[in-house]
Amino acid sequence: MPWEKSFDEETALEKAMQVFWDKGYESASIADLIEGTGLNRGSLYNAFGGKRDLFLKTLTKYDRETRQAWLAELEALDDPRQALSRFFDGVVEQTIADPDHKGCFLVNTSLEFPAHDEEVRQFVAKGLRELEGFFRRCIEVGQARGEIRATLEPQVGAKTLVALLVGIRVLGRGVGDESTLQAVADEAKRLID
Amino acid sequence: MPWEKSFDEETALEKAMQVFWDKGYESASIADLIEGTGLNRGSLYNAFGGKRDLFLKTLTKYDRETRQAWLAELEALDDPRQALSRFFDGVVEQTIADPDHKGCFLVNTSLEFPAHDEEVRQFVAKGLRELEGFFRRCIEVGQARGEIRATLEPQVGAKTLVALLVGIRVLGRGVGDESTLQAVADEAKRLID
DNA sequence: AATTGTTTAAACCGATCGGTATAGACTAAC
DNA sequence: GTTAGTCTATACCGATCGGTTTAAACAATT
Repeated sequence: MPWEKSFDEETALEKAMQVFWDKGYESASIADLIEGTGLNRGSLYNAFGGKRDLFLKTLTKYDRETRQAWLAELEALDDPRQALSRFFDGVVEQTIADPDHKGCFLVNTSLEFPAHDEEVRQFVAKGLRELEGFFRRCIEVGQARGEIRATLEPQVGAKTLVALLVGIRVLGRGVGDESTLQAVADEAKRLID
Repeated sequence: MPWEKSFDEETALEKAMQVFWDKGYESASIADLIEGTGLNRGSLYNAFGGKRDLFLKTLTKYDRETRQAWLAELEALDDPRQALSRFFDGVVEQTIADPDHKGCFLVNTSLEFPAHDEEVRQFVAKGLRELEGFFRRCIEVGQARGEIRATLEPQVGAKTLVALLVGIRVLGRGVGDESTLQAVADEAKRLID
């Protein structure tokens, strides 16, 4: 019998994610992925299939471990105002804390894949739809408790918060300094007052 | 003496812009540009230089003819509320009217060029900075006339409006339907009330 | 030691990349 | 008609693209 795998598939996936996240799909070459993951060509193709397969795996990993995990944590607070506040402060903090200014992998992907790849588009759309749902629930619950102004239509407010998040993430990627991002985040929080 | 140029340089530039706008810089191949512009390889290189030169020319053209021209027109209204209202309604209208969902060339570029190309980054940053300046002036003048709520800090409000624009443009590119974009635009207009 | 299947490195594939060069065909001014 | 310069089409360049294959090195089981 052969030996067991000598490299950690999850670690390699994490490294590959960083490459795609930073450079995008098109600009990330196989050579970049090999260098980034540390494994060689053969192992990479054997473990993850082609470039697109690997990309989808990293995108799924990001969505699960970053977006879903975070939203679940905030939802567990059972405190809509706190949840929204921490969300936007956290986004700004993450955005400026990253020296590479990679932004949000999902948002980046939403712009890079226009209409070509329907599967990827659907995946990103689902992520943003669930984010919108999170915002809507926050608003609804907060209004029921009288903590959020009742004049805000939950659906409209949720969509606006999504747009603001996308704005922060895109501006944070290259253009836009810390004060800008924080100003937008503050205004997002003020939206519910 | 030779004859004058047989193709219209401005028209070719317009076509090339459509290609870059739709596919982005990396994904647009020389073959795409040749097909899009209608001219052949030699003429293209002779008239515009390499791929990056051509890209910068199209980006400059877009910025001048679309962003600058529109803002100047709105500024000439001398009616801040009207200007902001028309701006966001116009953005939504343009976004959904384009069957290719190309979004905004400047915004798209801001995400595709992370840190690699400093010149491009600066160009995009300048465009968004001037947009922010337009918003700020609208708010300031509107406040001086008592048409916009005085509690809104002009600088913060302007940055937020920029973020909302970016959000609309990015969401409108693939994810996000018309109702979403209009909801965000309406909320942007409500920000100044 | 023989076997088995995974590791690695590297050669290799056709295709495409951005960019250049060449060779005529063409239209103007001389 | 000669000449100058721009058009078109196409061949060509080296490099890189994503992806496959090959073969040797290797470790664990038998």
